[in-house]
Amino acid sequence: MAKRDRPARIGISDVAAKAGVSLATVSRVMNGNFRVDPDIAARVRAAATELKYQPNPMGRNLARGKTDTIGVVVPDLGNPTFQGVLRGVSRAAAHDGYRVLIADSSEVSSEESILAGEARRRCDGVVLCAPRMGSSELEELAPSLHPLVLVNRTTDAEDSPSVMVDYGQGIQDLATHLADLGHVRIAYVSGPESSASNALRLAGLEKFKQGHPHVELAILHSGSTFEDGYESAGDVVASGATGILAFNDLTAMGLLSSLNERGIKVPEDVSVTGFDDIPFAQYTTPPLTTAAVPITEVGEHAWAQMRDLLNGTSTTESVQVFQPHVVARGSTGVPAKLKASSPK
Amino acid sequence: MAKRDRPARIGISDVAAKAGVSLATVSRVMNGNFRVDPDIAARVRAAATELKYQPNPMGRNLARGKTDTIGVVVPDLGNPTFQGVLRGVSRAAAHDGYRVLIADSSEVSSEESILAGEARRRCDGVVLCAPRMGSSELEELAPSLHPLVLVNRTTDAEDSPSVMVDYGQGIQDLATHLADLGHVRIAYVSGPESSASNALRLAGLEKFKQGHPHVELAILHSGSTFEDGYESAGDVVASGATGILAFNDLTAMGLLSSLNERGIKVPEDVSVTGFDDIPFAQYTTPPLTTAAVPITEVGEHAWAQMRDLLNGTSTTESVQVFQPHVVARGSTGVPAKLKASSPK
DNA sequence: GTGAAAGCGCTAACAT
DNA sequence: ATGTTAGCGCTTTCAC
Repeated sequence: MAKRDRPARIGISDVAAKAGVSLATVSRVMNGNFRVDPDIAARVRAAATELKYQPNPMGRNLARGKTDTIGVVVPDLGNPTFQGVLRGVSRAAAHDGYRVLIADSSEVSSEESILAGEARRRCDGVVLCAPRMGSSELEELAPSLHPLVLVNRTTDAEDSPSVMVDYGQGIQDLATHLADLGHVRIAYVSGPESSASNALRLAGLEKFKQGHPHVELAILHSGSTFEDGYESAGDVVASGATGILAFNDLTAMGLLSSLNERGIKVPEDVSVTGFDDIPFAQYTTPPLTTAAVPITEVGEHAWAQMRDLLNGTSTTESVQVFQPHVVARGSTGVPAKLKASSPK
Repeated sequence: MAKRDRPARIGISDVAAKAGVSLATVSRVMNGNFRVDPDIAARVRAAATELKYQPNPMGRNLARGKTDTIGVVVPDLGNPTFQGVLRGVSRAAAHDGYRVLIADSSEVSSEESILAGEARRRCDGVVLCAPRMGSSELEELAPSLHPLVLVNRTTDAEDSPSVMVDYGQGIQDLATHLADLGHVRIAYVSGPESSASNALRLAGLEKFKQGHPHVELAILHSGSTFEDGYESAGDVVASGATGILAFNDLTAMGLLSSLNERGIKVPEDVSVTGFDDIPFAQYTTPPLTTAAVPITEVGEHAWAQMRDLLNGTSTTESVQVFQPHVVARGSTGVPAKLKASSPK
């Protein structure tokens, strides 16, 4: 017999006994489901209150086959972007009575699949942020994760909805902003090669080039962190570009910092743009021109998609796209030579 | 009969059948617990692999009375401080095979107790960040949350360990930094009145006053956000102080922003300090002098405390204190009048 | 070392 | 409308 000695919390049967009803009735009352005689319901509730009864979620989960919890897997809890989606998902889910389990892969992408699978088993579904995962790996993983909502990437496998940010359009808008200012030598300091959103930006820039044949566009290689941006300064200077499109705000800030140390003035000597509009982008020196991404909304919509999946309420659109919008601040301006020749 | 029609995942009994052993044996093998005949163990593992068996945590949780999950309740997932502790807890806990469930009270402190209780029922313990909760409410709540680890506050109730940051010492160090620079009129732009860490700072400043009788110290009232800092600028200017101690980096940044708009130079006209050394403090204009708090470590240690509680491994110290250290950057300097009279 | 079986605390089908 | 009871999937005693 498996009579373990546990702290003996008070359970549904205690309430049933105290109220003089069956377990089922207590369960019904607690779940507010079926019509229970008001008098009995009151008696049950009184007993529950008196005993300070708190339903045990574990029993409930097992019996119902669900946990009212969803997992959110992110590659880095220190990254403002993922913090934003986590926050959005968490709040929106809480509003519907769901909780969020976090799984931070700490940038160790080899663990990502395992982590996601683990999260899925403990939860009713998972919201996956895995910008670097190979698409074949994702495609293979996706079915086992269903219900699955993807953030900033898509997959052919299964019916896994996505919430996307149109990085391609955003970078085009930023490049256009620079071109409109008069920059003819532009450099894109690209993010991680394996990043899905980097590929989107690259594709966007390809389109930009077609619309602006007179602009010389160089592609430099870097990463996604502040440090990566800082270290890219050498290449940036060497490129001779006057307009720099950084991968994101973090790298833009790193670049700004290094440029400043080198005595290169922004935006007098070079203009710099970021991407994301993280909370601190407006406090850099100079304030960063960037493409604002409504990242919390992205998280909220990821939850909305998940909820529809959970409810079987299929959405019309299975991939939602958010448009970033350019926020022009102090880090971009008319290139020096132009300013001299065209004193406005 | 309760034969629900669920997706029929493959369970332990399938493995048992395939391997030709009992459920108990499979369980033992899966948990690597008892000595099982190596041959049998291998057979079981083979069967499990072949069937792609994944133990169902719900059943496991119910049977073991634990979830291998801890809850982290924070008042605001958008605040860098709480993001830091969440990150620390999450990584450290993951290292020990635990997951974290987040509960964001969205600054609605009336919900905090309920949220914490809910989290506790779903998890094996909770790490509570509730800087504004009244101490009597906390004391009342604490026992029901055990095992409980508190961040940045203590309670008399029960054996609930705490991980603290010595805000009192930190603010004293900052004030001393200002005094050493020559500031004799200092103002503290205080945080929320109900904030525990604000009280700590206030107490620290009291000590500072005793050691620096010649310094005039004004206390202004504000809050904890960027906006609060921004709006405090009027009071700050009116105070006539040359050295300003902001509640934290966020309010300092807000203040810096407003001061800049008013044409007041930092640090030439007034010096400003923050608190926390959030990731972006070094990128403000000018870079912010602040007291660096190892916030991720705080989270890591909160987990360590929790683990000890869970294991029954009592720690020697039940309240750990982290010391902030002053990081002098560009936002503080010698006050103007002094500079004029003592051209160094 | 292995198996049989009794729960863990709850929900839901079925019967009344 | 309420009670009875069979599980949900797993762990763990207890007996072999």
